[in-house]
Amino acid sequence: MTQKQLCEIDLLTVVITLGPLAPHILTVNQGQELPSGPLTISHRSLQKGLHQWAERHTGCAIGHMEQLYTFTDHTQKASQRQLIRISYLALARVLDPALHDAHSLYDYFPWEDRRSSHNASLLERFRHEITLWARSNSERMGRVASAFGLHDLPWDDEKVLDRYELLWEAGLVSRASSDTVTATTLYDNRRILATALSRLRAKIRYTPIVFDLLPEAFTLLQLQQAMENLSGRPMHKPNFRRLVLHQNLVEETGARDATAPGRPAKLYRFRPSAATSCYLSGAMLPLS
Amino acid sequence: MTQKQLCEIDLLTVVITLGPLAPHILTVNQGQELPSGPLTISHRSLQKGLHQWAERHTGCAIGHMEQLYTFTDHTQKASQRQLIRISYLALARVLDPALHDAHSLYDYFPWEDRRSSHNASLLERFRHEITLWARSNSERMGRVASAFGLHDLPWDDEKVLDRYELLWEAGLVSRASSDTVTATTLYDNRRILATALSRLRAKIRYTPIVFDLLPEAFTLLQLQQAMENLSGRPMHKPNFRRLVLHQNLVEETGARDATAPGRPAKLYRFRPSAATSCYLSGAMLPLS
DNA sequence: TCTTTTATGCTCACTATGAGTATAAAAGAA
DNA sequence: TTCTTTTATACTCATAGTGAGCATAAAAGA
Repeated sequence: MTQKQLCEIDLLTVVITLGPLAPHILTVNQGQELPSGPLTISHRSLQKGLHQWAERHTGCAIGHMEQLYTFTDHTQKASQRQLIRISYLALARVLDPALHDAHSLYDYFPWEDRRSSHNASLLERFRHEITLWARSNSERMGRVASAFGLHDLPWDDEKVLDRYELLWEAGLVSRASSDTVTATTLYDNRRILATALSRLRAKIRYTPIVFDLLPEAFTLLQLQQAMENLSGRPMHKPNFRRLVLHQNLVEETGARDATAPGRPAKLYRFRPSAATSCYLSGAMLPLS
Repeated sequence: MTQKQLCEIDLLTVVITLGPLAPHILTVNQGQELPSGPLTISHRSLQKGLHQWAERHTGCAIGHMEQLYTFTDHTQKASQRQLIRISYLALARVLDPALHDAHSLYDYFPWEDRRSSHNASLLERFRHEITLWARSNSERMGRVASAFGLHDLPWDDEKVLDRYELLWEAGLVSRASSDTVTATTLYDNRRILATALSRLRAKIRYTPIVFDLLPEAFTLLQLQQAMENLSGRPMHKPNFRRLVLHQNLVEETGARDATAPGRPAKLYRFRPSAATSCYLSGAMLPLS
């Protein structure tokens, strides 16, 4: 059609790994910055190139990887040359997040972890304040009700991005930085993180990617806690076991886990033959 | 990091609308070409700009729009300047596809329409031939079994892209063009179409976007046929009605549809108050 | 031996699903 | 008129999955 404008391309990836209590992201330069590189990592496929590049820069073996979202960075206004950022989601199996430059995702979005009562009260406050903010505007009120599960609507794990954007619009999360440019960058980065968490929560429901975050052999409790960490809510133990075992997703290794107190748990491994589809959803029950 | 390479950006959109028997895409230049424009449609947000642009160029009101995928076009090898294509999915409510430059999606992917016995036999042939092709390679065989629902695995509507890519790799869909460049472009375009159909089939399950394709008032049969056209499989009528009505997704308009033969059906309209989440899946039963 | 701690197994009510069948309301043909 | 065709709408029934609770088993340490 008309003449094409030239752009700069930035590839970046959210590398997620599993801590004991929460999913973590691997960052570079002591936090705040996501691993990102220029387009030149072209391996014919952008993704494969970025995959190798990210493994080298984080020092972790990266399993699953997928494209997240592409957006324009509207921080640099006057510049003629637009910046396009293509973001990816990557999963790494890591032994100890403390050894890496890793940060808990729930440090960025405490309200997304609905397991502690402390966060529950934080969320209650947000619910209250954002309702005040949206009160006069019915379109806003609809979005708020849907995102925060207000009236009799259910809470949807996956609406991480909607919630973050609403809280930002309402000024309830730190716009602290007086510098607009810095604030917008912060906003953009968290948007990516929110998108990543959203996508991850959606995907663990109907694909077996959780296993890319777990060690080879794991107990059913570890698997359950992985799901709880990712979804941010507690699950009903007996039902979770039933669900997993009923689907022939895993098989016993024969060994047991002797490290924990109490009766030692059987160790299981993922059965990739069943890899085609799984269904870890369902058993999402708040602890009574 | 290192110096950034400059790229050309192409924005393109798959505009989907509903024909009587199948979903259609709106094309420009008498088929084969998707509406696409240069990046300059920057409205601060890529999407909003493209939205308006697509409405002007197709002459249809576009409802829902979302980003699909970003990929590099590997047709132009020698060129230093890489081309990045950002694709979008758009839904248009159109009265008569015949009036527009529209093409049935199932012209491109006949095997995705599992309602006619003719296509069923085509699929059987493909199943046979692609099994021969994958026979010796266990990794291939796994992908094939999962994509085509081989042994006792279920057929998954949403694996449109996987199926297309496998058929292409196996040489079962037209690589006809002797010119490699043309063939690759064709391949890339169909890949986008497959991605679009994939995404659409996934989304109609848990969001109410079908209603963006239907007229204001519709009968339950029209709604069912819309779902059937999109998913490519027949549904059980009584169960479909039960599902829809049970969820309070729609409300009666009071009018009836007198145009069709037989007992006139009640007309319904979408209840956006229930817009937050729906659940049109489930009732996906092959006609016995 | 008793207590603590975790693993593992079982029950039960209820809802959603897959499938089939029956009745109701219109239009047109004999 | 009555009968047939066509579609809409309603109802039944068995079964599987879900949400929730309780009970037992196996280890370690007091």
